[in-house]
Amino acid sequence: MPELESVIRKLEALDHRITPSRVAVIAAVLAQSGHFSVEDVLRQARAVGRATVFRTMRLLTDLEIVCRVLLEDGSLHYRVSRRGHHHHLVCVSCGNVQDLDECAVAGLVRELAAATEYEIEGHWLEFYGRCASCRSSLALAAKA
Amino acid sequence: MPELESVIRKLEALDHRITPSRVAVIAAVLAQSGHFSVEDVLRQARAVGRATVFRTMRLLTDLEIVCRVLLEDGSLHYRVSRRGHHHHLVCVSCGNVQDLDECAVAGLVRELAAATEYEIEGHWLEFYGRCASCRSSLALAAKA
DNA sequence: ATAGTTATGATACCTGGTATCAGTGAGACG
DNA sequence: CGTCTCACTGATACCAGGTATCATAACTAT
Ligand SMILES: [Mn+2]
Ligand SMILES: [Mn+2]
Ligand SMILES: [Zn+2]
Ligand SMILES: [Zn+2]
Repeated sequence: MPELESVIRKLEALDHRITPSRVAVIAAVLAQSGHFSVEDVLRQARAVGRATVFRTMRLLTDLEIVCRVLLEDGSLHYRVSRRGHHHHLVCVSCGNVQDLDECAVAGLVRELAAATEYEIEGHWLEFYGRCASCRSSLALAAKA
Repeated sequence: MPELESVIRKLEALDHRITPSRVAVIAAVLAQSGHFSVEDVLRQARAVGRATVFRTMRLLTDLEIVCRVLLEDGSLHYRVSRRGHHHHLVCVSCGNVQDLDECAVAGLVRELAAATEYEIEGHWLEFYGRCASCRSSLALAAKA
């Protein structure tokens, strides 16, 4: 869980300017729990212009401060990233997100590259389901 | 590669009405080669209303006549489907799409379900890369 | 032919994101 | 410090892709 300070130092190191707007966006992002949309950030950093929020989110994505979470309906959310490359398991009922420890398809990528002569440079992988607690409340509701 | 006739029969069997607009959209879809956007279909079925084209695409997706192809930038394309559930390898340079024979994560889904107590009901998996021919033309360009 | 339901499409609207560009201020350097 | 410069900002307008509404049309079972 990165701190505001360390994110700022990372930006500095890469010759990005530290502006009040950027700091506000980063603070808003770090304050989120779970996954969030750009609108959520906008709401918490009202003084910052819409375009700047989007620009800053791209920056944070490029720096791997946040990771993108693709929801089942195709909408894009973000999440403060703890590790490097990884994937998600999203509860479609409560929205809870599990980070999956390792990239499950790294081996497959190698196989595919050999089999297809493609040079593979990326992939999307997200899982959707119902977490244990959502399932049990569903079961209760069915009985009632 | 389904025929117009067989798609129509499938709709009839499920009590959907056969209308000129639907037929026009289906014909336009079946005429596409490779993957295509809804706009592509709209362009080839000008007489059909925008909303109806979107509605029909959803129908065709639900019936597994077409599959959805998620591009690297997050935009959603479609493709006439040859099989049931499968995934794609997309060339980010020329747009060529390879259907992958089997679902590479089916086993993983079972493992995840056991490990996390989630009931897993879906996933997104798409690969991006450069096909052999795009790589070789890239190499030529670099030399020149 | 009629009825009853389904489908249509014009329109307005919405979400999420980008292009533009005049104005500002961060920070390097003296 | 002062000042120069360039990266950054944010208002605005715009765009893409998709949905809600609802009066009208038309498919199909009878
Ligand atoms: Mn993550
Ligand atoms: Mn496919
Ligand atoms: Zn849940
Ligand atoms: Zn290619």
